[in-house]
Amino acid sequence: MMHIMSEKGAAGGGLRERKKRATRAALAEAAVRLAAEHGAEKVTVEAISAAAGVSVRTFFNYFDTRDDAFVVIDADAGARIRRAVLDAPAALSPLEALHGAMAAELAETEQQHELWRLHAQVLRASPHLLVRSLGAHMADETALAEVIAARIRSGGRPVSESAPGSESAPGSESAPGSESAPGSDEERREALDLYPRLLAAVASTAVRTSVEHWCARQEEAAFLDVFREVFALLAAGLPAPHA
Amino acid sequence: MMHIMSEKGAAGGGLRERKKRATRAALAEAAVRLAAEHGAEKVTVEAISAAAGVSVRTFFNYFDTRDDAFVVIDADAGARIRRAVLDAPAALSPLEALHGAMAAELAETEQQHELWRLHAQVLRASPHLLVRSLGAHMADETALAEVIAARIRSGGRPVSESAPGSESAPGSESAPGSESAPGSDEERREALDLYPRLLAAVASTAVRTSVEHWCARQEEAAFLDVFREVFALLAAGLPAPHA
DNA sequence: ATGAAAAAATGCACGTCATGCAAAATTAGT
DNA sequence: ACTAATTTTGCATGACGTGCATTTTTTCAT
Repeated sequence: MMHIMSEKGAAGGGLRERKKRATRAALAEAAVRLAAEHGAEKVTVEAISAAAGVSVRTFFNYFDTRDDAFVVIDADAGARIRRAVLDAPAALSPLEALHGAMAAELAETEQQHELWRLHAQVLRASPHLLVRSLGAHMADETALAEVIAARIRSGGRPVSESAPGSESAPGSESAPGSESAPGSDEERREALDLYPRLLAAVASTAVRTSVEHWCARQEEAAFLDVFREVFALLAAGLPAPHA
Repeated sequence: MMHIMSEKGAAGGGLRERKKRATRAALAEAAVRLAAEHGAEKVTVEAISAAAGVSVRTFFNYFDTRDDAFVVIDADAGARIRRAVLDAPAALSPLEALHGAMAAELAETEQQHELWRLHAQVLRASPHLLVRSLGAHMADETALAEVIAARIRSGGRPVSESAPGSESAPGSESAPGSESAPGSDEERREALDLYPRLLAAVASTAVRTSVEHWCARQEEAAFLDVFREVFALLAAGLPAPHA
């Protein structure tokens, strides 16, 4: 049971942490594989737990809901994207920086054909799970918005940012100066609060739409090309195409 | 029980249809009111059913999931928006047409302060439901995308529209031998398929972001102004604001 | 108006999901 | 090796969600 693990992400120090990550990954992988074979709705928590070599109760110790096991495949992808946004060249606009960061992440994810493929297949088979997947992305959205806000405030200069991906102390995300910056102009402050939110949300939507479009016309075009096209449309202000 | 109903939307002819809508609305309203009072997680299906004056089994006859009762407050808002998009003046760009249609719908919704307020409060209290709400919007998204595509094809002229929500399924129009032919024609067809999808998805996102921002800085600005600002940013291509 | 057909509401049984609690097993630190 | 902290596990319990047969309500034709 759960011998070989990807050892992905930060190879944690403690043995305890490693085991926790291992069981979590084992559960998620078992869930996806079983769902790909028998259909997501026919896979019980008992089956997943058995395949991962743990008890049913332990499953619910790691996931709040049965569906979460199918959805949360890479827990710290969001952290990598945030780091990439902060490290992006100052010359890039926020939209371009986001595009680059997400494209890089998606390119990496695409390389692990096997599981990613199965995962997409499972989500496609039951739209119910696609929604939850989107919800998982939404959780990262506010954190991403704060990073975007920080980048804008700093004028694009690389932000040192204290411990970007560390989940060691959950609870208070301690974003850099989230409530200071009393703008002189009321409208500007309003915009500065609204813009990062909107940008983060739209970027998530861009990912989802690209995936959907790519799934519909599969193999007809490279995924990253679709993704690029989407960001081009966004940057152009979504102009009306001529029929 | 369930005496007075809003009689909103298409006042259906048959008595049967009316009663169905009535019980559905009664269940949704009961769910929201109870959730607003006791918290969504503490409200059982039994309580909702009792408050609406129907059996538990009937509840599941109307909603697939308990959470759906909190989320789906107006079932045919999507249909009204689609109709409005089709009826919009030809001079408007797709983005503007969507903005207008959604703004009109939201303005109407906002007038029923009471329930809308409670609904927002419930969703805010448990982000779990916010996700499902977003999912409900997603269901309408493809239908909306098809309407947008129709509007673009027709060049903006009023489309007589044969039941936008119906399943016409024009999917298999792809000509055989589409392998080669890498002309600009191909790219244009690709774009025409991608654009409506993206526009529908972004519009949904705009609604969500506006609501979130408006909830955060409540009463500080009118909701429709926030909504207008969001569409202005989108139309401008999400340019970087100057810090 | 009356009876038959169609649609909806209901009751019941059953399996799965999800949580709380306390005991057993595993790991960390000394 | 011993103790404390953390994790895993089993058991009990309540709620969710579905299938099926039955009863009630609505529609329609006569």
